[in-house]
Amino acid sequence: MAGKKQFDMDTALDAAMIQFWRAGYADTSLDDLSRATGLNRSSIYSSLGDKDTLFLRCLDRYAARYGEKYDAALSCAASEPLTAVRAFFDVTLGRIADPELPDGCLVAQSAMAIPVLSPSVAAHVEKALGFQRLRLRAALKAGRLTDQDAEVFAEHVAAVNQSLAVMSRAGASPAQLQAVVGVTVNALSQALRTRD
Amino acid sequence: MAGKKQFDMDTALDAAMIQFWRAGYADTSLDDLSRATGLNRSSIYSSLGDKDTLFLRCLDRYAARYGEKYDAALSCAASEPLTAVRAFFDVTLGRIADPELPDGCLVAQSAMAIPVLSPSVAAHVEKALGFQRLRLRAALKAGRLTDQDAEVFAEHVAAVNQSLAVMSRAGASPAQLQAVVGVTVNALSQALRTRD
DNA sequence: CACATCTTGAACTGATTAGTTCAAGATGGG
DNA sequence: CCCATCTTGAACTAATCAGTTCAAGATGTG
Repeated sequence: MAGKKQFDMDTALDAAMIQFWRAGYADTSLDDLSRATGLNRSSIYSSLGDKDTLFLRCLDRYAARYGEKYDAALSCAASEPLTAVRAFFDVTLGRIADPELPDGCLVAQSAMAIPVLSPSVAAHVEKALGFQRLRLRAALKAGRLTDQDAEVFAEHVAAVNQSLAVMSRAGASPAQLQAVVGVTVNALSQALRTRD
Repeated sequence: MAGKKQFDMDTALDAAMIQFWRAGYADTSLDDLSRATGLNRSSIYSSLGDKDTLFLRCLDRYAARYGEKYDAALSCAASEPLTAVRAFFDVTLGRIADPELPDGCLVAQSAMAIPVLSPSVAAHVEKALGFQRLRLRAALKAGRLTDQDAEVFAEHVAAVNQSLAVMSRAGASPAQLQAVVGVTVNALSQALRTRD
């Protein structure tokens, strides 16, 4: 079996991403990646690069895929900021509820490992987190919040979103996660009401 | 140098705990532990047990030490629930601000790694998280919150507390962490006000 | 002083790690 | 039909991993 391509790059990258997502960088060996993708060690090396390079590609893939969804969720923020934030959390809650996908969040998990990651990977992770904050800040500013409230809530919502990753890894139920989110949504609702 | 004890067990356990805390279970080798504690490989093995056993001891040590502080912070919850929760968060924020200690939280970090931890360690981590929830629930119920509100806020506060661990690992500033906590404290304040 | 006790450093085992190389084979294009 | 292209499996290197063993040395006790 050779001549041309043979394997689907997107499928292979998805499999690698999910492996890193489930087990983390440190607990993923090249053998694990080989098993997950169905690709030979040498195929991974020649087609996807070494472990560090592949991890960066998976991180970018993850950030792009869910970044789009987060953006779409927040798109109605100018007219309906509360609905937008609810939709934002629903992206995460839906992902956690999907039995095909690991619990947690690849970015949050990588953030926890920053002290032991290579500088280039660590920088990528921090950039992804910064982008998430930026996304939220812009959406909330477009809503009816003051600039200061928008910044504070952007930090808070981003943090609570990451807390869902931790909780879900420890086996929290959908109801528990909903309780966590509910307080934040109510607080935002309150902040919006006092502005009227 | 022999005959009797030679090294201080508490100092050694603290050093091991901090090593696990900083680098995580997977990224901590016995050599790392040997370097951190100043103890020989064989001394670690004979005095502190194997890697799994030692990690469990460090986890318990961590849970006991900060569990006490969280309890003390929440002790005034019956009369001053808002002050209690503020003090609760201050335990975490103070720990993060301490330059002698790693960022993050050993429990939160271990929770993220649950899928790749041994069952006994994973059970320990989940027990620690459950205990934290229980602590908060009891404190808030003793305060002026309804049972339902107490449970919802207990979940939320526990989650936000863990989000501080993630954020601090990614280099969040004290001001950013304060913003995250502020929204939660305000929400609690609001819930208490509507009860009056 | 002498003996029992404990620590220590070093070495070793067997497994696993990431990374790399290469000959053999399968395939498609010309 | 044949050759260039690509994949594949296997093997190899050098490093690291956890775990274990043990002789040598230092110490406190009797």
